[in-house]
Amino acid sequence: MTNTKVYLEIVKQLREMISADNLKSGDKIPSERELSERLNVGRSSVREALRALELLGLIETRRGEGTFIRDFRGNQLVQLLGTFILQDEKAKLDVIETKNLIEMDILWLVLKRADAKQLLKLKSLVESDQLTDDQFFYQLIELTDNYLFSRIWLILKDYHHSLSFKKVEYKRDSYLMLIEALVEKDEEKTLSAYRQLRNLSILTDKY
Amino acid sequence: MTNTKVYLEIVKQLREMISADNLKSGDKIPSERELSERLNVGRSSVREALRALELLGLIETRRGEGTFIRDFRGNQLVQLLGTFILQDEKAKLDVIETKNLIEMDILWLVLKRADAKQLLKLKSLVESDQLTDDQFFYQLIELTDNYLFSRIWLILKDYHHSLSFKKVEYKRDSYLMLIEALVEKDEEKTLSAYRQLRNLSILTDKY
DNA sequence: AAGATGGGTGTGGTCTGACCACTAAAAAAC
DNA sequence: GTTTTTTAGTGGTCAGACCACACCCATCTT
Repeated sequence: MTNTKVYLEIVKQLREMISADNLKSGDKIPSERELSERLNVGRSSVREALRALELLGLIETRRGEGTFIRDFRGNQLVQLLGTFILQDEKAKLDVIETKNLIEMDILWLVLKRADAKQLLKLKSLVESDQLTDDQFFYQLIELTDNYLFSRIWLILKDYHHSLSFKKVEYKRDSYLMLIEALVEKDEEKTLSAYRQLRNLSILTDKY
Repeated sequence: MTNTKVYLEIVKQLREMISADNLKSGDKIPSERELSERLNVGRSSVREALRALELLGLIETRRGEGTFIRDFRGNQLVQLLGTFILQDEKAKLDVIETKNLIEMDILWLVLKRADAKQLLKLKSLVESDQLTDDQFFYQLIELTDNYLFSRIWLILKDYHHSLSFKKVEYKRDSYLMLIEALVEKDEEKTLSAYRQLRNLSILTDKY
């Protein structure tokens, strides 16, 4: 009869419930026992649905308190997919290529949007040698004001890490030049600085 | 004591098991009851882990047969995240912006890699009016030879769809011009054609 | 009155045992 | 040898039982 598994049905119900009640991040959803009663299903089935959503990073669960909608930052998801996915060499190259292009997109957005004040603040951080390469770029992404890009980049970053490449060194001068170019809103110079940072020849045929 | 939830521990164990035994798509993993015994946990906990992985699309389950590793193409994942995620208006704008930039990256890659023959084949498809906008771009992405980009774009496409925008019309002439520019490997012309296709003013300050 | 204490209650976390529905392979019947 | 029946194994689901923890509130102490 019931072709669809119960837990999937519950996931669906939850989605509808959330959208119907217009629940947002941080809001609490009914308890497992209540859901079990309301939907006429066993508590274990409810739990299967909730655990799945939890692993996806969509909800958060606190013992003794309840289950809450989460401010999803595709975290766990990445770890998981990451180790499951990158198997062949081709995939690794794709990761690098994709990450580089996305980073250039990000630079473009920053160039168009960020004001000098923000960039100079970042500059001072770089000068005090307080940032890793990842942190440097994350700072830039935040200037982008595009959450989706930030998510994508975070995923790529983790992918990249899991490749266990030679550790990215901290090229202070390159960062500073990059910032300078961004402040000047000079597209050519920005790209050039980025290429140098990433050791990309001309970034044409190589990619 | 056990700070980490059991089901997460099981997920971890499964990953190690898979990588240790070098299991691939289609391979079978131990039954729920066997896992329960081997790991000294309750079957319900095993199920919570498996259901979560199933929702992620990493495994597949067939009643009466067993549980199998899956050829994951982030499917369900997208649907889920999609409806859960895009709540505010800002997110919608991010989707559009991100999709556009990614598409430009793709065009860049195609321009660098694809040969005329492939592009002309696509051209004939366009001329016979057999493609939707999505299909057109997917064809382009395939010329990119970057699976990761294809995954990202597919997700963005689904996000974009779930925004229920005015349907993207089929602009035959724009597609043809785009292809022409790609064949000529003319970056400026390509970008220009894309802007026209997407109705982007200058694609500078607007973003 | 103000603070500290300690149950009560509700919540998630986990385990166990019991069925059911289904599949595939082994055994039995032909 | 072929067909049918049985059987063992698997996922699907439920119900009930504890446990650990968080929070609230009446109670006790000061």
